[in-house]
Amino acid sequence: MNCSEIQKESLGFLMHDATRLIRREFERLAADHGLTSAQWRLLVHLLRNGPLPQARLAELLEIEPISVSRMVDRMEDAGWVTRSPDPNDRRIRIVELTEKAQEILPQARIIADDLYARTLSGFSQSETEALFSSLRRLIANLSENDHVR
Amino acid sequence: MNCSEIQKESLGFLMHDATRLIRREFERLAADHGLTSAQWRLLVHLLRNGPLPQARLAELLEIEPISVSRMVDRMEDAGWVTRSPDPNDRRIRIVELTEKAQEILPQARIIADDLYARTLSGFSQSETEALFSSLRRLIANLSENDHVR
DNA sequence: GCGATATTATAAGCAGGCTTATAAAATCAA
DNA sequence: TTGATTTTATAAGCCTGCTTATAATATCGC
Repeated sequence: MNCSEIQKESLGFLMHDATRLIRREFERLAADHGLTSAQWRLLVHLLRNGPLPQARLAELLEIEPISVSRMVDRMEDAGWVTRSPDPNDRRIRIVELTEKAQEILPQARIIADDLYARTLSGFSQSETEALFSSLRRLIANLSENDHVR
Repeated sequence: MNCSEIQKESLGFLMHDATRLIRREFERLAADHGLTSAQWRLLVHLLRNGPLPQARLAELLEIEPISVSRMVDRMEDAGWVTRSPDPNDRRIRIVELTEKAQEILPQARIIADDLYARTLSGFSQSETEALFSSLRRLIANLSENDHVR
């Protein structure tokens, strides 16, 4: 196993390439609806948790609050979400799905499921489970470091 | 297996999260050297292939030529690479590693190897091989679609 | 040779991540 | 109560990807 093989096959490169391909393909398939994959992620969290302050969205998405702020700017303009003031805390703005978003989410769900099926075509049930389990362990390993840091 | 479980565990979300954590951690560790992970990737391709036209770099990195163009702008300013004209084709600008880049690459290699070891801590040899194999198959599945498209 | 087509690099402008800094409001301690 | 600290949102500006468009140069067919 020489140096160039290590690099070609390095975990970071493989993960980067695979993730880029999945994102690209999702965005190609969902382009008609004007949804990017980051926006899809944000909408899913709102669907699952109901209306949320931006700070809570940032925690769930594990991105910085400022990134949420600007994404919500664009998504509000595009009619996916609304922002309304919290009656109890004037710092907070509650983000909520619009009707338009609620209508599109099931279609995006179908697109994503089809994409994942194609991505994992040829994988046995146990291979798929092993991959998911490995990814979860990998995430856990790196999240631990956060605490130590 | 209800809907929210599917979404929480969806392949795209897991891949996205794992890749983001790896990239973040690499950039934190390499921050002292002023290397981003995208720049590291570009340098590795130059190390392995020698001086290259930007269009060749774009193919290897699988990104658009314009993205390479602006990355090389910044990396040239930062002293990682030089651009020189091709004597046979005046459209082409050859990108080449500077001495500074050649000195830093072994250190970045060490950082990356340490990071990957931590990321895969607790994985057996066969689990690691299964993960790599799955990622390669996943990439192959999605690359096939490129051709059909 | 010359005209149509390819290739190479880049500009402009958008999306989504980041850091650092600021302002407003809430909360906690004394 | 008042002063310090924390929380929430956002501005400014950077990096890395994208699409679309342009200019310069090579190349291919006739």
